[in-house]
Amino acid sequence: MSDESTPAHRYTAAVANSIESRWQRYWEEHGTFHAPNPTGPLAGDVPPDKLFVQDMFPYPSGAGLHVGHPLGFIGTDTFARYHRMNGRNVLHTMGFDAFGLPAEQYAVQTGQHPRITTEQNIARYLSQIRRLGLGHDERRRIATTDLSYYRWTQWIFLQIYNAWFDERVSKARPIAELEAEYERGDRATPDGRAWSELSRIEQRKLVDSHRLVYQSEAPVNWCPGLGTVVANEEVTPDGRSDRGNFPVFRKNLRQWMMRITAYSDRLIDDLDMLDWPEKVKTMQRNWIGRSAGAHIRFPVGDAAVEVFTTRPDTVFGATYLVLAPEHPLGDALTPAAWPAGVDERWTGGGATPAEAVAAYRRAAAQKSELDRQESRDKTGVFVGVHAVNPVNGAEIPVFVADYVLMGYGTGAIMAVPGQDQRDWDFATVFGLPIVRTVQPTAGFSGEAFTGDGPAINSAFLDGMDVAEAKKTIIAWLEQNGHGEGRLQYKLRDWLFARQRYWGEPFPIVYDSDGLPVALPESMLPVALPEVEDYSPRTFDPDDADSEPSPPLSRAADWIEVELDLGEGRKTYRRDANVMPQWAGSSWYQLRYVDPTNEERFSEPENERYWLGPRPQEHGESDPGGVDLYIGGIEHAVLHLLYSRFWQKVLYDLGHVSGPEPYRRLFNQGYIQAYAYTDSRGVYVPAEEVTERDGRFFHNGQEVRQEYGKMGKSLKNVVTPDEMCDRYGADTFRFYEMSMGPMEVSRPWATKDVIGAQRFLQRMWRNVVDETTGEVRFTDEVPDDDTLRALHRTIDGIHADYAAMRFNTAGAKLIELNNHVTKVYGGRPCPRSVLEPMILMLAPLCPHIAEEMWAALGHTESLAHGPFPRADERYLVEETVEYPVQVNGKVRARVTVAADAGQDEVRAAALAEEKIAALTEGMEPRKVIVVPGRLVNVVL
RNA sequence: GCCCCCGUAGCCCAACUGGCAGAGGCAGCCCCCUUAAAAGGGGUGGAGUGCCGGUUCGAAUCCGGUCGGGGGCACCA
Repeated sequence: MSDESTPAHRYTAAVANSIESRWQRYWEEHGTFHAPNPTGPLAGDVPPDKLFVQDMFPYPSGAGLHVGHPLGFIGTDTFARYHRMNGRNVLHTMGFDAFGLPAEQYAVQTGQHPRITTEQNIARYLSQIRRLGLGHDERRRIATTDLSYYRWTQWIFLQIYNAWFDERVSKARPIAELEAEYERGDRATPDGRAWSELSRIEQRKLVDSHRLVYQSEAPVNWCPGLGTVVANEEVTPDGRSDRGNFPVFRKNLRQWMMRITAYSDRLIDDLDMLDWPEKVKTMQRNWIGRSAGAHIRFPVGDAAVEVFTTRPDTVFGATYLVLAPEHPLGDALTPAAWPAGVDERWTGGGATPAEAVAAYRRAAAQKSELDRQESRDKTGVFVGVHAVNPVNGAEIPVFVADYVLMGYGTGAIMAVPGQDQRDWDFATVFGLPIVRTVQPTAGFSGEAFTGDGPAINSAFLDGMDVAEAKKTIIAWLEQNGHGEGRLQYKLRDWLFARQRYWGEPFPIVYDSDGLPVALPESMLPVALPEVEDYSPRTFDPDDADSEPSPPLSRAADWIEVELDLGEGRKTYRRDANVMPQWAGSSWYQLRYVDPTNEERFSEPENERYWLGPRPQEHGESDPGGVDLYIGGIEHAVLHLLYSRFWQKVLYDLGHVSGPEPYRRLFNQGYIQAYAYTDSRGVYVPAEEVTERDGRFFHNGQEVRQEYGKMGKSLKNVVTPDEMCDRYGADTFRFYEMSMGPMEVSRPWATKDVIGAQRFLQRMWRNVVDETTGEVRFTDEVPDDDTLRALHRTIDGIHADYAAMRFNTAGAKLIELNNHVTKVYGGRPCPRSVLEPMILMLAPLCPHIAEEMWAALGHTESLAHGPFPRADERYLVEETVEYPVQVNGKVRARVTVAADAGQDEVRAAALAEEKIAALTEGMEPRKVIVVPGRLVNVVL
């Protein structure tokens, strides 16, 4: 790297690397980043001013990191270091979300236990991030796969399991309180019998049906290719699995669910209290999908079809009803034969309604989600009966059609073709009548009219606008017993079980009646057993009829267990499911706070200190939570919704002090990269490509440029290790932070990194003689100009660091260093300038800053400050130069005393030669003086 | 199809609540150091803010339209 002619003490990569490993060792040995807790094993002196900064839980992938991964980590570290230097108690660490498919799939292929793979990957990951000099409290590292961690994941599961949601107070309560209500008779059983008349099994089933974790035989997303079921959130819009991209089928299976829907309103409403990007809030609102409308019952003989609609005001225009294919009434309502004169288009070729419905339903079930969405042509069959529209007594036909989804609303709709395009399309295909109930705006040329306007053809609603008509009809429906106003949500309950190996086992066993029994806390943890074969049975990815067969069910010694659960020793069967990967990441901030606590998941005093609401600082509605949470936008719905849900349950049950886990969320951008393909479309190594006149060449052949992700298969990966080797970690850190604002995605450009290194070399040279290695500085007083530059920088950099504008903070440092270099050019610089400059550099480039700080004679690390304060005296200028505009164009400049009044500035501007010439002695129409800014003369 | 974000020098990016378009870096050009070289030093030119229109004394910034790029949702009644 350094040949003879490079000065021995120049800040080269080799010098940087030796400085870096030395300081990393120092920090570790001195516990520099240990953040004290108020109580417990990590207790120490705690200042009241604290800051909890958290990166999104990384998965320790075997592929290692590329330069995009640490962007957020360096950002949080810089932010954390800045605040630590300003005296705050800063908690910053990093653990691993280590359960999951890749390690398991590797185990399936090689037979190596996923724990070994996981541990190796974690070690590799740590070695990569340690080189970056991140100021983590190493005592707080955790992995979700640690038994000491997942016992608490299981404990939290039990809290949720042993709770129910009391609608009357909109919060979770212990299940024992529900049982007590039944026992006392305060709450009626479904069939009205007294609690004591129910059998023990009936009692248990009744209570179980209220739990926040429950089993249901419901349509779930079965993915034969993965051999497991997956959550709605893990299914892509085209009906495939998020991981692996296999087809997903809706299938009725008995599965564990978490009642997240009980929290729909609070999950939406509490978003208002959070300092989060609007984009993420909007995504969560859309996902929960609250819409206001009404349930309306349409009588069919003795039965009734209940529909959900957001447009009850259009009920007079309902000309038919539609049931989802899976709707139970599809069978129940069918008469023995078609009514006379039935429209041929309506029968689907079936000889009887029952046959037609059955055939249609079979066809619908075979369609994957993808098929269903690919073709938007409306299909359906007539059920053979008519329902009565309760508002006008009209007889309207009932259909089954797959454009109505069973999982939303009641699984049935009233179709109003006049105001809904989907209904219009269907009505057109089937020759059904169309009645407009809202007067379209003049000139409207479309089909269904969905806008606002006066009601028509709607009896007592006529003339009302949509909002008023809705209110009026809902009141009428409620009065007459035909329906009621209702809120509806898209959010569905969280499918919580996976038929996999590498996850947290459920702390649940089944008794001889086949009913689930929660294990008591004292029997935690339930450790994962050793198994012969880590794979679930997987199937042909397209085999919708296959059934899950989890690996744990084959661990015979483990699955059968003899326990005393209060009724003497009995044999039980363990639950063979494991929790989804989202379980461990739904509460890890609570464990960072108190990672070694063996008595509790987190000591309340520690939890309150680090995560509790602080209304004095953050306003009255402060929900508490991590002070700054940085990660990618990809977790906007899944992780962040689950985490908020668990926090709320724990909050309701009194285990945590605030209702939200993450007070402030920040999404960092991505580092992207160019990739190049040759004429065959094969990727060529990006670093070997050269550019000429806007065209790109590899070995003389022209190649095509693409822009996107960094990845092995694209041959464009650049790793942090490589950057550390070539430039040093500080240079790499500085470059990443100076590429642009944290939230913006940008392309990686290795050739630009040199700029960051040159800056650090120049700054180093201002402290250390490159040839002799001697430290150089003086105690002389800097000139006024330099002092002003210094204090302006200090003033600006505080604001930049606090607002995470690390790119402009870096630019200010370069600017100041350039100034100092110019003024002192080779002579020793005043210590009083060097020291604050070094301190200001420290959050971005901690190693070189420590080294220079020590070189200037300091024996203590600068990690805890001091951080320089700007002296007001040097921030005020004595004179101000005002640009003088005439009609908005700059024509001249005048310099006046900084404390000059507006009149003085105005007089000076008008007196200026060029301005006077332009005004020719005439009085201008207007003169605008913006104090400290400019003067604009309007002629 | 609906909704959101972003377009400033060859490239990455600055510009506080509307107020002199440039802080910083890369590349370019010039000079210096060097036997030579550069991942050394010093200096320097370069855009009127995608496009059209509006509001304003004044617009990169606000408003409307349009083009380009990125993202989210998508038979949710």
